[in-house]
Amino acid sequence: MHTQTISAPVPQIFSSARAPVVPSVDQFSAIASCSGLVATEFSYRKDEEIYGEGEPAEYVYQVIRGAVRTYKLLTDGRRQIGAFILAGDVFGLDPGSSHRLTAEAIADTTVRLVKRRSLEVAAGSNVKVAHHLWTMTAGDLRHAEDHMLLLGRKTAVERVATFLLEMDRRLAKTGMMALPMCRRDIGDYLGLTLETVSRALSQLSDQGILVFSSARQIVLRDRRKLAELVA
Amino acid sequence: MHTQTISAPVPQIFSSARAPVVPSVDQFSAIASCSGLVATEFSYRKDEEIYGEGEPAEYVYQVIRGAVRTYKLLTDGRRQIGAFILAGDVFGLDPGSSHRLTAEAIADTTVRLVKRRSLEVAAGSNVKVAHHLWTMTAGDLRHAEDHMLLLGRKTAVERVATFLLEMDRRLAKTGMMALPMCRRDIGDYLGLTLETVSRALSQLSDQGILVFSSARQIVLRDRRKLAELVA
DNA sequence: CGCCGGATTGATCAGTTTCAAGGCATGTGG
DNA sequence: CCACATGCCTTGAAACTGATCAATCCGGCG
Repeated sequence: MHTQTISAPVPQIFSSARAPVVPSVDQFSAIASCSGLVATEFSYRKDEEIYGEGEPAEYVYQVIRGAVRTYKLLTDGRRQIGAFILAGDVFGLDPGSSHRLTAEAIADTTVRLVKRRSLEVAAGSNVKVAHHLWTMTAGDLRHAEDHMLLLGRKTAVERVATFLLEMDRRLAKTGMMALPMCRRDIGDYLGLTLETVSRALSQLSDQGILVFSSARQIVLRDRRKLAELVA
Repeated sequence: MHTQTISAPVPQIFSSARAPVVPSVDQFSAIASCSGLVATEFSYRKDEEIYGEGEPAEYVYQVIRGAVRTYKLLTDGRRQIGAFILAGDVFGLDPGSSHRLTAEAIADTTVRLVKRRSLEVAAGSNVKVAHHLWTMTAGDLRHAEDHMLLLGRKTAVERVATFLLEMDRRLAKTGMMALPMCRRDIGDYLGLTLETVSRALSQLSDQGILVFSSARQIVLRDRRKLAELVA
């Protein structure tokens, strides 16, 4: 039962020379193998919707390459991005019958997916799978709790500094960060406008805390100072 | 936290005879009975800390009477309240070994508690318990996702309107809402100052959308208009 | 080369915070 | 029973942060 070497190390996403980003313990593979499910692949083009808020939650996904944003909208179009999902990350695991956020590909993206219902059935008989599901949801909750603090109480520069450290931790294996998302996405994640994000980045650049190779290629020069800025 | 109602087929064995405020479906009792645990009681005075952020998560709690706030602090004291926990709600279920937010009694409060470790052991052998734990964490996640949208993208009046509808749903059994928390707590929940909360409430009062019996006793006069305001 | 989308930068605007004063209810002691 | 202190809330005015409006600018690409 199981095997399948799912996940050869996931190839780099954004054309920069980087090491694979998949965590050493791959929960998705672990779950899939526990439950005897075979994961299939699917690809989405940049800005393509993967699922919409309120739609039945049929599948659980793992990003193989590319990146995904999940978000909620207000009636007049104001958008709050809840999370950026990078290579190796799992998403779409909304316990309950429907998705509570919309998911869209930020860049051309390939995912693996399994039927959510199968996972739940597996969880019903396999405690290990059930524990994995709980742990993953708990991880999302932890992120959301941290992000509420950011959105409710941090200043613009503190938000951007926090964002940079998060992205640095998650995708900068070589000291170089290749951001897959545009300034508007960053703003909608941080509860700011794209202009304010741009100004904060310029300010950090002026202070020598970071260096731009290009607008989305950033090298952090002083993580210590950045860490002090996040409050 | 844990304000959603799910249908649990499990009979209540340990539900408290002196807690008529508990919702008809009591997840906490359901879990306790599944796992064969006996819940003990404990009381806290107004503003007393129940557990601190970072402390080992020893117990899981249910409010019998009173109310609790959970929050995170920045280094300079700025506070973000993550949730208000009311009678019947469960809190302290942080998967992982330590609490990620501080919990404090808003008013004199009585709780039931069980050892978290016991719950996890129970979940390891009883899939029904495991599913309950997952469902409760998922409920917290849902709340956090909605709250991120509020904190990141709603205006002051929209936040207060959203807050009023949430509290109305959760504690107004008679059309009258008796808020247990002060304006500062509301502000720290909504990412606003207490003055801005006060001004928004006055504005809604001026518009006839609500009526004050006293500062914390509020009657909603026009839920429809309020619902339009939440955006 | 010139276009185009994304990013930066500048100037002004607006909403919320901050600072400050006063009101109102509750409780306490004379 | 009243005077006064206290905590919480409301309201006003000024200050400030981030938003909005408006030009460029820059890099990639047809």
